[in-house]
Formats: sequence, C-alpha cells, structure tokens
Amino acid sequence: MTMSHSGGRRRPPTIHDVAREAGVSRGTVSRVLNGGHYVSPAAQEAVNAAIRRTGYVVNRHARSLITGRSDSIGFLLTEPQERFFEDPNFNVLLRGCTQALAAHDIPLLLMLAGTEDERRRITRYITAGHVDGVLLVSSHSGDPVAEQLREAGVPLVMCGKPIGVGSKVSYVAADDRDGARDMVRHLVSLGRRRVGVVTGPLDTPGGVERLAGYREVLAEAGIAYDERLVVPGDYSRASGEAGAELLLSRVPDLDAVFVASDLMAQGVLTALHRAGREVPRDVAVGGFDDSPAAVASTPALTTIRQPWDRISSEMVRVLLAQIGGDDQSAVILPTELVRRGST
Amino acid sequence: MTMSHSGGRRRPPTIHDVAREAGVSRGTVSRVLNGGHYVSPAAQEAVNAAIRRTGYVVNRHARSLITGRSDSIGFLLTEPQERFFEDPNFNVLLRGCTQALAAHDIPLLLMLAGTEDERRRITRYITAGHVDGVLLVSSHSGDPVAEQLREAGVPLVMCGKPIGVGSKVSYVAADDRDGARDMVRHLVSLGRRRVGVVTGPLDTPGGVERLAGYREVLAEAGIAYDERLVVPGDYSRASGEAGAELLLSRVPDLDAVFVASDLMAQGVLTALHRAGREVPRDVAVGGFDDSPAAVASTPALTTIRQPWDRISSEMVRVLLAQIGGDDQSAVILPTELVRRGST
DNA sequence: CATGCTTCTGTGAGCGTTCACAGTAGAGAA
DNA sequence: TTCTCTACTGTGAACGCTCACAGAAGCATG
Repeated sequence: MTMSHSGGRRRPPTIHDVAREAGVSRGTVSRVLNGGHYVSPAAQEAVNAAIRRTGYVVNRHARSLITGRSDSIGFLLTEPQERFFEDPNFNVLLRGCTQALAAHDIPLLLMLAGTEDERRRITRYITAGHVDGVLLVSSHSGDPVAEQLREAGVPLVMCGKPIGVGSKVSYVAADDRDGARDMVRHLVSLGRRRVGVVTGPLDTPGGVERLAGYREVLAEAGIAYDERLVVPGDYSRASGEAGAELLLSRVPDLDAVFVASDLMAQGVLTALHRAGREVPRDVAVGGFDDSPAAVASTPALTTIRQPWDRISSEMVRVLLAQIGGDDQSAVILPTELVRRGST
Repeated sequence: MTMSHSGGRRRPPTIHDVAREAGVSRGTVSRVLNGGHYVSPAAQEAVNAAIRRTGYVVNRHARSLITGRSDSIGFLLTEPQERFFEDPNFNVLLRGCTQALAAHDIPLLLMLAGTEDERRRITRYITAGHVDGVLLVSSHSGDPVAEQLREAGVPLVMCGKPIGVGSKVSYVAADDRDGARDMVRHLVSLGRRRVGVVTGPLDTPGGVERLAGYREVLAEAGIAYDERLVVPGDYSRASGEAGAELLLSRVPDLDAVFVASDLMAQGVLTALHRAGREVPRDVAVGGFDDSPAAVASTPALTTIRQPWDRISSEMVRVLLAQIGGDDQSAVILPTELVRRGST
C-alpha cells in the first residue's frame, strides 16, 4: 500500500517510478503503455500493477515532444459564432465530437475564429502542429481557412459540403437533397399541389440542395414549377415569418409549405396563424432539422431529422483515418422524415 | 526572403533555427519569447525579425515539459449534458470562456463527464497536470468532482454558487436573490398583490435564492406569504405549464407570476392562454435568464438578465489569478431587469 | 557446437524548450 | 589600476518520454 496522492500539488509519478516499482526498465513500461507488443505476460502484469499502485498517468507533453503528435484535435468554428451558438444542432455536433474523441482518449480543443486576427492566430497554432487534425464547421462559402489548412497538410474534416468545388477537402454531411425530396414527396402524397418553399441561404450548399430536392419532386409529380412559390430565407425565425407572408400575398390558396429549417418554420406557423390559416387543414407545413423547436411549436412540426449524432461520430472517424493515412473524401448520411402534427 | 512553409507537412522551425537566423543563442531567443527582460534592443529586434522570417511558433509541449505548466485549461461539465447543451446560457458561457482565454493565448479543452467512468478518466487527466486549471459547470449539489479537484490542489472556479457549504471553492455567480427581488418588486409596483411563483429546483442554490428573493420582497411589501402561491419547477417548459395550472386551480384570481426561468415562463404563458387569461392584463408574468426564448414568446417576456458575458470573463480572470497564486473565493455579479410585453 | 530465428529486455540518445549558472563587456567608484 | 556593479549573452543540464539498437535468452536447425 503506497500513500495516496491527495493533498497539495505533488510531482506526479513518472515512467521511471513505475519501472522501479515494477522491477523492469523504462522501455518495458513504455511498451506496455503503447499496446504491449513484445512484452512477457509477467512483465505486463507487473507494470499494470505498478501503474495502479502509483496512480501513474502518462505525461502527454513528453510523449508529444518525441512522437511529433499532439494527441489532441481542434474543433474549429470560423465566422458567425452567434448564429451557430444559438443553433441546437451545433451543440449536438460539438457534444458528439467531444464524446467520440473521448472514446479514443483524445482531448478536444475548442477554437473560435470570429475575427481576422483570431483566424490568423489559430491558423498558426494549428499549422505549428499543436493539434493532429481539425474538425471544421464553416457554413460560409469559400472559407480560406479550409484551403490554408489543407495546403499546410493538416488533416481536416468539414461538417457539411464545402462550396468551393475545386478543393479536395473531406467532409461529412446529411443528404440535404434527399431529405428535401422526402418531405416534398410527403406533402404531395397528402394531395397538396400548391406547395410553397422558404429556402435557406442560397450561397450555402444546404440551401441549394434543399431547393433542388424540392424542384426534383415537383417535376417527378408533374407539377409545374412556379417561381411565385419560391421565397428566400436565411434560416432565422423572422425570415420564415416574412417568407410566409410573401407567399400568402402571392398565392393565397397555397396548401403546403416546405420550409428549409425548423426555426423558419416556426415563423411560418406564426404568420399562417395570424392570416387565419389553420395548420395542417388549410396549409401543411414541413420543416427541416428536427430541432427542439420542432416539438415546441404548435402544432408540432413534421420535419426532416438530420443524424447529428452519426455526423459527429463519422467526422471523428474520418479524421482519425486521415491522420492514420487513409484518405476518404466524403460521407453522406441519410436523413429521416419525422411526422408530427403540422402535416 | 526564405521560402514560405506551404506544401506538405514540414518540420516546423525550432528555437535553434531562429537563433541561428538571428545570430544569437537559444537562451536569448527564449528570453525574447518570455517577456524580453535582459535583452538588448538590437538582439530583441534581430530575434523578432528572425521569428517573422522563419514563421516560428513555440513548441508548447517542449515548454510544458520543463515548466510543468500546460498553458491550457479545461472547461468541465459534469452531469446532465442534455439539459445544459440545450440551455442557450451554457453556450454563451462556453463561448465567453473560450474567447477570454484566447485573449491570453490559452487553449480551452472541452471535457464532458457524463458517466462515472468518464468522471474518473477526466479527474485522472486533470490531476495528472494536463491542464493548469478548471472551469467547472455543475448545477448539481455536492459534486464530488469539485472536492476531489480541490483536494488535489487543482485551481478551480465554478459557475454558480456550489451547494456544499463547507468547501472553499471559488465561484462566480449572478446575484440570483437580488434579481428575484427586482422582478418581484417590479410586479408589486404594478399593483399586483396575488403574486405566484414557479420555483427552480430547490436542491440548487439558484432555485433556493430566487425563492428567497421572492419571499423577502413580499415581506417588505407587507404581503402575507401564502403557500398556495408557491409551486415547484425544474426549469423545463413542461414544468412551467404544469405549475401554472396548479396555481390557477389553487388561486383563480392570481394576478402575477414570477417564474424562475424563461423556459418555464413560456410554459406558463401557454397554460395561461389556454385558461383564458390575458397577459399582462389579467396576469403579469416575469421570467428569469433573458434567453432567446424570452423574445420569442408572445408576449415577449419581462425577465432578469444574467450577465453571462461578464460571468465568463470573471471566471477566467479568477482562475488565472488563482493559478498565479492569488486566491479569491467568490464573485457575485449584478443582474438587470429587462422589461418587455408580459408585465 | 555453431547458427539462425524469435521473443523479450535494457540502454543511450534525443525531441525543443527553459532555467541556473557562468561568463563577458562596459561604466563608474575607490 | 583594480574592484564592483549592472546589463547582457551563451552553455550545459534537465524535463519525461519514445525509439532504435544491442544484447540475452530459449529453441529449433544445420
């Protein structure tokens, strides 16, 4: 029984202490620590016991110094932090990534690059090798950071399809187009023919893809595309409200709306309610995201669930593979229609 | 003009390279890097130029190995992650801390300890000295992690007043009691006399303090404390709804409700609406938090704004001070009444 | 008995820093 | 001159680990 390490900050035990305690050499302890190949069962056992007794934890700085790896990865958010931090999806993503990494015993460094200065500072930090790889969230088009990191040879996985087409950046994304198709098909299958759409921002792949899915289904159902039924939004609740008003003014006998985000869909519900339309009797409303807002609104929103938990775990998987040398460029995950009261 | 460091992963320049480039020794470069005392202006200049030319960034692992500091801090969330991650306040806090630390060039490690296993793993990680300090978010009472870390001598600052009274843990919190007092005073000043309250969980200091503030103001206004007007909640929207129904059933001529969170207040609004009460004419409603929910609900909520941006920056300040040796146990920050449509 | 092979173990070197220490040079005082 | 003091600079030795290498067994093969 050795004394426990409570009380004031004491120098933590080193690999030396463990080796002495176990009656072996540093090398053997190191081998046990790193997979235990070429170690006799007896030594293995002795080392593990010594580790338990001493409460030894490897000093990652010393290890990193020699291996060149940092055994940590960065979660980088560039640009509009306000919007992202209010987005519940972002939370789920961040949490998912943290946990997926924790399973590999890899800490996550949170890096927020709002300003140009921060972007420079963080890019330097990363390219200096202080993280082994980067999970990048950046809805904005043509993010220079992605290119810079890619050029510097930093393993990188983005969340969502990057818009700069030429770049060979890995990414993980939900199948926006297919999700949109599912929703619009659902609306059409309910007998709705005058289906409006409030789009996402059209400078993002998500916005473009969801609109594309809408058009595809209309074509496939033999419904003529009507420009008056398409209004732009920016994912905010306010833009949903404004969008619905615009739609109603143009096409008063509208019987369904596909809205590219739940938050906007909330706005749409408000506007419809104010205009005296009953949902879903008069107008069916379909959202996108399956955020908490979907359940909170009245009626609860039929929406497209994005598999955020899988997105995060896939991002981590792809990144670790890339660090290990396997390059894999894109993973696209299926979405799911969640039916609730609004359709 | 030396070549730029683009293209595949190249060994980054070391302090040696900078020294050679500048025509000085490692020691001098190191001194420039660490504050530049006892360095001649000429050397200083030469080193800075060399750093710029080579694109040198200090290797933090090597530095940490010798200094014993890691120059990074952990942001630790113990327990119920779902609740926190949906809480917009949490986001603001996390962002604020990240940015406040970035100003000191200190990376933030995000650590989520949901399960007992994770808690153990993370505690080991921390006590092994892999972070210099911890920002701890833990609403739960008597969190063993706080005590453990404190015992191990790890600098620690909590968000919110810890409930275990005996412990000498530093914390930063909003003045819950004073905020509650402000709100209830406001309601009373509007002429309301039958003021109900939906409390927060009473095993958290926030819940207790907000209720205490309510009682104080009633006493000071000469209104008798009526148990029927007090119903418990757990900060969730559903509990607000249930709470309001209970209040109405007990005291039908209720003319105001102080609700201990905005989310619950939304539930209260829903229930009041359903019961045919008009807000604020029949019943005035006051929330707490000033979350986005406050603006989103109809009518918009009068609420108590907690200074989350200041809370985060203060947490960082207190933690860094503690790491530097200055112990400071508690900071309590003032709240602010934000008046909107619900009163 | 030498020889190879496999499995295991210990040893020195070195990763990129900082820190303590030992200098050096120049200025001013004795 | 000689001494002291200040301002600055260079040099080894760490920090705790991994990795390459060398060697020591054990065992089969020539």
